[in-house]
Amino acid sequence: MTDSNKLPIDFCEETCVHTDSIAHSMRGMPDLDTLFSLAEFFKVFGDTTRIRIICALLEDELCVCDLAEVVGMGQSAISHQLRLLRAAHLVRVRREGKSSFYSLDDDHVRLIFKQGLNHILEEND
Amino acid sequence: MTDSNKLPIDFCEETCVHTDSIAHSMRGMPDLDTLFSLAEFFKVFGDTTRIRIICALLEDELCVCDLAEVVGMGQSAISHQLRLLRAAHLVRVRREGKSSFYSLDDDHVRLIFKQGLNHILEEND
DNA sequence: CAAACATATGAGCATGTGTTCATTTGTTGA
DNA sequence: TCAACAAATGAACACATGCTCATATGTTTG
Repeated sequence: MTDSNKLPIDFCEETCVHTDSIAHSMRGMPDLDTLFSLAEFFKVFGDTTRIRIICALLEDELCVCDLAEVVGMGQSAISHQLRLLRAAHLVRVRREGKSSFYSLDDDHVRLIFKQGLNHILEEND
Repeated sequence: MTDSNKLPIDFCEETCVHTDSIAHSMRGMPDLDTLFSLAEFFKVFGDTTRIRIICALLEDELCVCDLAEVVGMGQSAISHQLRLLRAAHLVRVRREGKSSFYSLDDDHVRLIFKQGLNHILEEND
């Protein structure tokens, strides 16, 4: 059942590597930079405080101190996290007087959030 | 333009809280446990090594040492990460002789990966 | 301009996370 | 049953992350 017959004679020296499978897996794989960015992107979703901020912004914009209230955390903590969310293009700011109103940057964010939520909810069946 | 006329007289004491917005934002929000699980779920995607593993498994199953080869990392490191991926139900194992073959657990994983990838790729326009 | 308020940011610290190294567990074949 | 190989796991260490506290920036209003 093995596909060792396809391999050149002087290959497959010691380890169990399946050259074909490896080659196939690597074909069309995005470059390292892209995968790194992708991981960075998901990392932003991977924190309870940030997820709660994103969740709070699903329908409407909110100012920083409102977010602090909703999430139940200090203004500074929220502000720090908003910085990361901004850097990752997950939220945008609109300044109005003394307040900064934050909202989700695009529908991709909403989509991924809901996709993930579905996954979680289905798991507990 | 403010909606302060809607507020009860003895409210809005010192901070800038917009009671209505806060209430609206909190309505229908998933409970804390769910949001925590969601963050944990995304956290798994938020690492370059794990993303590369997921990416390598997009089309076909691979054994541990193949994955190590594709990702260019030691067997132990891969094994540790696979443990996390298993715990998060992102991959499944199939044992065959000395080897363990890993594959993505369901299409949700593929979907979220691709959704994220789209987001990244669109950003650089 | 000064006071009050909303937000942003820097430093410091405790806690998490990912890798490596060494070792163990599990499986096959002589 | 023992040697060889694949995979899993534990310990240790370096580094990243998220919070708090203090302070700075920016904006409005008296």
